[in-house]
Amino acid sequence: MSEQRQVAPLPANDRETGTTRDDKLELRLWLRLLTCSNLIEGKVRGALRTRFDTTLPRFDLLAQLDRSPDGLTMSELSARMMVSNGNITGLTDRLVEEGLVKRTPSARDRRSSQVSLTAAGKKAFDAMTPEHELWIDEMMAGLSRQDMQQLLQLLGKLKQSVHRNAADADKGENGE
Amino acid sequence: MSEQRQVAPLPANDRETGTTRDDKLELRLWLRLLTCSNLIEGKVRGALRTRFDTTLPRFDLLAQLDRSPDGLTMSELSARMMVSNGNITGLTDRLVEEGLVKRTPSARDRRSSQVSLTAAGKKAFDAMTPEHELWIDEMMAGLSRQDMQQLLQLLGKLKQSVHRNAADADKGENGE
DNA sequence: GTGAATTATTTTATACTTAAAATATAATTC
DNA sequence: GAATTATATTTTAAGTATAAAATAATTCAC
Repeated sequence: MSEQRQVAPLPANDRETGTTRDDKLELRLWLRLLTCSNLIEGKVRGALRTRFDTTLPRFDLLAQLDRSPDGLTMSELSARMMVSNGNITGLTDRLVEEGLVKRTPSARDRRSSQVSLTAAGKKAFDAMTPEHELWIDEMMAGLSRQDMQQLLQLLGKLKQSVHRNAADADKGENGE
Repeated sequence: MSEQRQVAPLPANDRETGTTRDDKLELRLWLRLLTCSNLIEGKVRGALRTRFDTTLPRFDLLAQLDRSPDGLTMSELSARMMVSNGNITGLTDRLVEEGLVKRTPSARDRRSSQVSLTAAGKKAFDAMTPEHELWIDEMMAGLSRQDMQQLLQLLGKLKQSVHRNAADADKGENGE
């Protein structure tokens, strides 16, 4: 706090240095991050719909399962997708209904079950993923290899920072 | 498509250079971006609820209006918040009901109206925004000033890239 | 080993979100 | 100026999302 100016608020552009001022840098960073995220998410969502008549959350769930051939529990899915547990219930129900996913009751723990891809689910996912990758590649085509490396590194740092400096219950993670 | 290995799949870590391989760099970047976004969003959402008993979309709408003292049309709100127009209708309805926002029919165009903060809305927003800013600052405390500048710049580049290289209907933007 | 905590999941109620269709008004074209 | 086209918003139907309460099964402590 207290980046307050003493005198009159300066314009956000400093004529002396030609650089942008640091005022509320964190907030601007967060908004830009959100914009990028929304932008990409929107494109992917639209493309998934027009090309494969499916939705982003479904695709995400399939992607998680594809990475874990042995299946995942509902809680694991919830943690990795960073959504509430109740959400996973409904999402899984729909995918089971579509025949893309199956629930296998756990042998040792009668509370939980492993969720995994069916053959049809695997097939559907494999049909989508190359195009999905292409969309992402296209959207990032304006960045150099080095830009991406650097961005990846800085976002890693941000992720750590958020984890450390927001002392409350953390859900699990995504994969990145 | 066809990033398939011919032979045995290499480890993602290149022993020669000590650097991480570039394989699917775009995808990893996207996933990490999404993780950061979800992480921050989750914290803010939770904090808004516990501290002010409100939600992120409501806060966002108020924030947009706060930046535009003359008010915004539904379409402008939709573009800036990067959500569907139908979404704004419901959100605005709820905020009107809470007395934080008002609709003023446009004089020249009977289809549209200006949405703006009521006195109560302005007051409520002003009460929330300092804390909100603090949360963001805290979460980013692990980044140096320079990290943030660089991140902001790279995300700007990414934003441009997405706009250019995804030839379909674009919505408007956020502010950053 | 019984009761208290813990964990895994589902249910509930409500809010948010989208895409697409519908409505209503405005602008353009001929 | 009537017909077409475009724009601004709302409605609709379905899906996604949350937080909190409810269920059910496991584990821990005694």
